[in-house]
Amino acid sequence: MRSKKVDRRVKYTKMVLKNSFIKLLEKKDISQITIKEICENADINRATFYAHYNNQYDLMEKIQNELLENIERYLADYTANELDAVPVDTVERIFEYIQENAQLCKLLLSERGDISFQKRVLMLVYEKNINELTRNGTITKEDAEYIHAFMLTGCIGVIQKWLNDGMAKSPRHMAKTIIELSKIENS
Amino acid sequence: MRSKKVDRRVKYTKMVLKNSFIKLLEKKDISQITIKEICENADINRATFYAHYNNQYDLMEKIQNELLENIERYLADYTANELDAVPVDTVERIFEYIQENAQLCKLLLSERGDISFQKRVLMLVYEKNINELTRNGTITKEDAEYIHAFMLTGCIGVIQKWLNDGMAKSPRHMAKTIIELSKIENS
DNA sequence: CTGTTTATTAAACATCGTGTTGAAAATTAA
DNA sequence: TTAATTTTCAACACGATGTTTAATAAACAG
Repeated sequence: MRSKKVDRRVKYTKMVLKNSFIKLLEKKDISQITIKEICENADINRATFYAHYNNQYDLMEKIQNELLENIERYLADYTANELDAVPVDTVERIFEYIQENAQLCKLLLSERGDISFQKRVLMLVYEKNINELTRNGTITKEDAEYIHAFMLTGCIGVIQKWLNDGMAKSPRHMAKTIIELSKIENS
Repeated sequence: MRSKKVDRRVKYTKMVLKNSFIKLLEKKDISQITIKEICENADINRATFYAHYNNQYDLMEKIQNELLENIERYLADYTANELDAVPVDTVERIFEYIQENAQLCKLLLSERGDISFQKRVLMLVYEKNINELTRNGTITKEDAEYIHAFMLTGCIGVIQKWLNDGMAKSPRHMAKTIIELSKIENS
């Protein structure tokens, strides 16, 4: 897949830069995080930062893409092993993954995070389930799109609340809740 | 309510600064809008900007608060006149207001906007209707909160889609759609 | 209309982050 | 060990920031 000839130095540089950036993101908004700051905390020369990223937002995008890829791989591993995958199980896996990477997910999915990224995460699930929605001929395509928008963003709100509440409920319980909330629309 | 002794000069300054800022917001993200830029477009001295606002984000917050106050006043005027207000009508009024202020709303409610503000807008409606949700004893308080989160953010998604689609459907139709989507949960 | 108050302006200032550069030093891979 | 690559260091010009002063302009109350 990917050429694995990555210099150890590059690996290290990217790692500490990412960690430093995330640590700063917990304290303040991305807009007021300076590149100088990121580099000082990471003990990396500023010129080296520019060798890899254009700015904070570029770094953020790379981190987001990485997370998305991980979730996709996580889901792919699962569906490959268990062939009788049920929607509830898929959603449960998503919640499990979020729970395991709570620190980063809380930042990226929080109310401060950016909405378009959050939708990308949810799309992973819905792309596989959206067809069921329009299968009933009773709903027009336009209505279906609004229902889709409603459910997608609705799920994001549920996930945010779950994260803010310290993930008290189990992934299984959350999966059932979300499935239930999304399902009823078909009636 | 408020002392109306506002100097005309201050009024003008704030107006042109706001307009300049909004015009810039249509082109780029708030994080890459400079104060110098805002002032140059508005033909206002930079020192004057600092006499009223701390930075772009402060200005943004003031604009958001103003919009929220306007919506509240808009709704208050309505419910004061017509005593037999129905939920559908209230929601319809919201959509009407958004339609009338589409330029600004599209910016503040878009995917680039910040989520917490969007929720504040929706709270205006739900605060008056949320009680009905928990009235049926069948739902636990915890579940009700998740349903609430789901519906709140779900509505935001619908509004965003509506704005992005050029507000093709009528406010009335959108109000019905949202009420329908939110209502079913009670069953 | 007039005198007083208040807001805006212009200019200057130190400060800081930015993005880039070229050569030296350090580390890696082979 | 050697050659290639990456990181570092120092320096640079540049532009935005936030603050301050005195001068100017406009609004206000009477």
